[in-house]
Amino acid sequence: MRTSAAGESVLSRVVRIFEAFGPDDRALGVTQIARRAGLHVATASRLVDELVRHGWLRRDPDRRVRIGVRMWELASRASPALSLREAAMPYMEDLHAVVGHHTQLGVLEGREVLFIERLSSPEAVVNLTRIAGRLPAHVSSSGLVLLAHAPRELQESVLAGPLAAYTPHTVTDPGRLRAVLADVRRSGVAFCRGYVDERAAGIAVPLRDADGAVVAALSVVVPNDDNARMQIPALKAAARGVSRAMSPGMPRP
Amino acid sequence: MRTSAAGESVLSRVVRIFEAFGPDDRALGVTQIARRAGLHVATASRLVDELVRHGWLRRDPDRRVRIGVRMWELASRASPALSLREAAMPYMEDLHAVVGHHTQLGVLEGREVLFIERLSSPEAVVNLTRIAGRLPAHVSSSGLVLLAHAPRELQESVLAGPLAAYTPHTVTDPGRLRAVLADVRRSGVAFCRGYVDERAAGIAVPLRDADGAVVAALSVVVPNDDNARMQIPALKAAARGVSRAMSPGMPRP
DNA sequence: CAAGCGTTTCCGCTGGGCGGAAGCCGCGGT
DNA sequence: ACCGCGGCTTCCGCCCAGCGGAAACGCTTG
Repeated sequence: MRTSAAGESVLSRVVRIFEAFGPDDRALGVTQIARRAGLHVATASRLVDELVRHGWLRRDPDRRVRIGVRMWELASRASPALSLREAAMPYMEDLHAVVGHHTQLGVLEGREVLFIERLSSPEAVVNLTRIAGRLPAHVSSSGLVLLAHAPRELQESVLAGPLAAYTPHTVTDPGRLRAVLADVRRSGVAFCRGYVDERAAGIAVPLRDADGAVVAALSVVVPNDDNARMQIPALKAAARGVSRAMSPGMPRP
Repeated sequence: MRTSAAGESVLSRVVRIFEAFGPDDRALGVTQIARRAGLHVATASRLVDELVRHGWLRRDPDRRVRIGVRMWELASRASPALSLREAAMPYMEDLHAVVGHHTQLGVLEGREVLFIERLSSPEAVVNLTRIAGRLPAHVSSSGLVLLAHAPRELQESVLAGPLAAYTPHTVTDPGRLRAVLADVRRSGVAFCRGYVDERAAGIAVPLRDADGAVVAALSVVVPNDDNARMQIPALKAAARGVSRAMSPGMPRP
């Protein structure tokens, strides 16, 4: 019996093996991987074995499988995200020191924000996001900033699609969302109280490259109280710094 | 004619495609990839195309190829390096603020140190390392710390192998290296003036998990002058903090 | 000690993938 | 404008890498 649809490339199977690892699965058994990826165990076993030989996966002493550092190493190398991170990091540190709460850097990936860096303190407010974690664009302040400056096509697609509510405060009405985006473009900042968690407020500003195009969002997550707005100037200042730092070092003219 | 050895798995070809990207190659053409990976252009074209469809590679407007964020995302997720980084980051930030120079976190990968995090200031000393960059274990302070606590087998293998000199000060004599390692174990710190670059001094201390095993090295790179030793206490203090932060949150008992 | 589960190994059949060649596009030279 | 060149993609027929059923292995549990 065929466990998976026939007529499929090896590569897609490999991709599915990696996608079997959810954000919370640090280690998986071969059978578990096979089940999630929809592969025959024998196939999974063979592929996992080869991936281990290449260092893309590694095995625990108990034979369980986890993602190997080699994979991370290759991915980190030429990733465009890295140079952005490199430029933003010093300013993020300063911002983090001043604000004292979660400070994060996100880019738009599809209709979601992908967070590529996060600085946090143990005693800071709750934060659902994590590094290499995602959040729908319309619920996070970073997402709203990125969406506000995204191609109109993508904006419409998000406005049309279902808008999940994380809390009662999440904007789920297309009309209101449209207004919010316009306001973000006008004011240059997204200020969201309790969109993703009642207790937190997210504030995000755009980061622009040399051409003025918005390439990322810089944000902080602070306690949801009336003082939250106070952080906006610091955030804007940091954003200016990052954008300036990115301008000279453009890879290609 | 066969450009590559026949009888080879698709996977190894894919791996070679990714390895075609050196640390400095942000974007490559298909032909370039094919040449470096030893593949037929047609093969490279087909595989690249499929990898792009899966988001592991992405194409510039000019059809050149770079590594996709999806790859980084998957790699970051379950990587054991991430939880280490998460625990170390707050302390690294403090250390960085106090020392004011490059602060880095490295793990042992084979006979080399792989740097998984680095904080730096633009005005700091030269630093050859980079995030996701490697350095032979015997030339960097981090490497010496990690090597000093590595399995004897690995130590002997490094001591036996060729020991490249980066500067005249790099330790390349097996006997002296053996003594250095013993000293690192005794004093709990590796102090290296001008091993990798004449102008810089590296200082590294071990990070231990709950079982007391050395899992990483925390290091700073400062100007190579007589004040360098002054940083040691701050470094040791930070290391204690990180080790403590790692102990409670052990994934599996 | 058997039953159950997870994992690896074996092997014969087959379709995914290889690579030669042709075709397409954009560039620079005459 | 024409041609040649280099990079890239597409096509297609042959063939071996890889699939998956099955069996064997090893560990835990009742």
